[in-house]
Amino acid sequence: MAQIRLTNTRTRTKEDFVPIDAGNVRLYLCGPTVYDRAHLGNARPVLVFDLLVRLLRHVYGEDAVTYVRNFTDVDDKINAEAQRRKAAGRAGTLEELIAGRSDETIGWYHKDMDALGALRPDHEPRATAYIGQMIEMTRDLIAKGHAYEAEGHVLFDVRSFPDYGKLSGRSVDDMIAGARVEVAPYKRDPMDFVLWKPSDADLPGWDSPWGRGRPGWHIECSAMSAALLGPSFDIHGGGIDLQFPHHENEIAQSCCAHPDAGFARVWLHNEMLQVEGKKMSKSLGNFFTVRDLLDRGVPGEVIRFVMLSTHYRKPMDWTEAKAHEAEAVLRRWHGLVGGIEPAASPAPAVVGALSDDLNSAGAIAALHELAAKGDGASLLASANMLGLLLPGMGSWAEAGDAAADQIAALLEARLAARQARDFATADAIRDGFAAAGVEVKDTPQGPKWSLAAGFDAARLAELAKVYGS
RNA sequence: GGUGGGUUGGCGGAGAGGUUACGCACCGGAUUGCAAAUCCGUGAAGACCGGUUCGAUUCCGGUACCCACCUCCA
Repeated sequence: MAQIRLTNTRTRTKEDFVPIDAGNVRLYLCGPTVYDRAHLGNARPVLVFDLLVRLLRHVYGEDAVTYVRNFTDVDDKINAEAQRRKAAGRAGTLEELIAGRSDETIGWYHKDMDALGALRPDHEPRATAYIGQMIEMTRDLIAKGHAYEAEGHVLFDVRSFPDYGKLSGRSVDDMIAGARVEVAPYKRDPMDFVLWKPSDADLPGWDSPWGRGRPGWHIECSAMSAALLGPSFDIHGGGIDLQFPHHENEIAQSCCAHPDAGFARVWLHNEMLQVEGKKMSKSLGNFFTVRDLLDRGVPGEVIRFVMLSTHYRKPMDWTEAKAHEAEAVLRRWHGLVGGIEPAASPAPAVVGALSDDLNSAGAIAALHELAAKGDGASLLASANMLGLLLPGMGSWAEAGDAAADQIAALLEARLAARQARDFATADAIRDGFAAAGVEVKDTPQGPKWSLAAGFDAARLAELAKVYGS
């Protein structure tokens, strides 16, 4: 059995991964707030965890992993969108419009992540389905002296938890010194954060011991992870931007509510995504969603490949050049494994690289070596472990029947021209293929073709009209 | 200001205290009507300064630059 090693943010070291229960390895990933389409950056933690889950299933068994990823559907932006719809005359109560907006967004999210080859988690809890548990946990924290009520809010008392700040390496005093937030007057300490806050009449709310209100963001994940995975589990992940305050606050809540449990053993944080060397932001105009890319014809498999070609703990730069390179590699590999059955198990070099703190770039290098050796069966089985070259995934790399017929006719015309030593016509067809994105290789067994990056069906059809009699 | 991360060949991007990463591109050869593809092969790196060491790109310290978080953006 391969020994998995993971960099634990909590200890800041790479550690041997030892599950609490090897028969049930439990993971929690902070999921999206479902107010809009997932942008490209949202895909990174999903793909990192997808890779981790595939590796854990390989090592511990298909049924030995429980993967939870939540949907945050209590949020101001969802409310705002629902209120906008109501103002625009949409039918239904505000609650129904909010649920409708969430349902719609979750549907998009599933479609987009499916397109990237990401496995659905075993549980995808929605925050609104766990309000009771959140209220209960909040009540418990008050009873244990870690939270207090003030002006309809319930606040967590950070001074009651000596380890507060340990995950992110900050002291409470440092944070106060650097804080740029205005401090609500009812807070005992500027760093105290909300567990429960009152809701206006025109916003969704739930009855609680502290009046009608709604949960704070951080308590959602603490309550849902406890409900589905128990008070202690193996791995908790998310983007590095969540390390503080979200994960810090989760630890404070969960460890104070369950003092002996220890909460998550290993914390995994992925670095951020950039676009052409810059942070992706609406103001820079380089903001785009996963759906934007898919609609532009960038296959999900290509997006996945590009994401996995950078180690998860390094900032990753999305560039057009990388997408093109990935597409070319995947086309070649699809051609190499066509009609081949996968080997019984992935190559040790690939499993080894992944086991070493999810070294996906190293694993891809090992795939290149398998491809260079022409070992299609091992390449296929190994690529599958990375969620690449999976059945049905390569349809983007295949030509339709019409294109295939046109190419066949053109190849025949070119052969005839060459035999007649009409090299001008033969070369014109060849140049036409290149312009249309069809790659032709002349082998001793005759010409072989495949589609290259930027295949253009319209140009091919035009070419066929001219030469393909 | 505080905290964390990064800086590897033309580009992307890993590992390892001493031996080829890998991919793309480039160059040479084979092949070809000429090409492409393919095959074979060559070259090319470790921000800067110091320290430890027989030996460091790899460990330690410092400097510079870049990035992120500290503001419910993954």
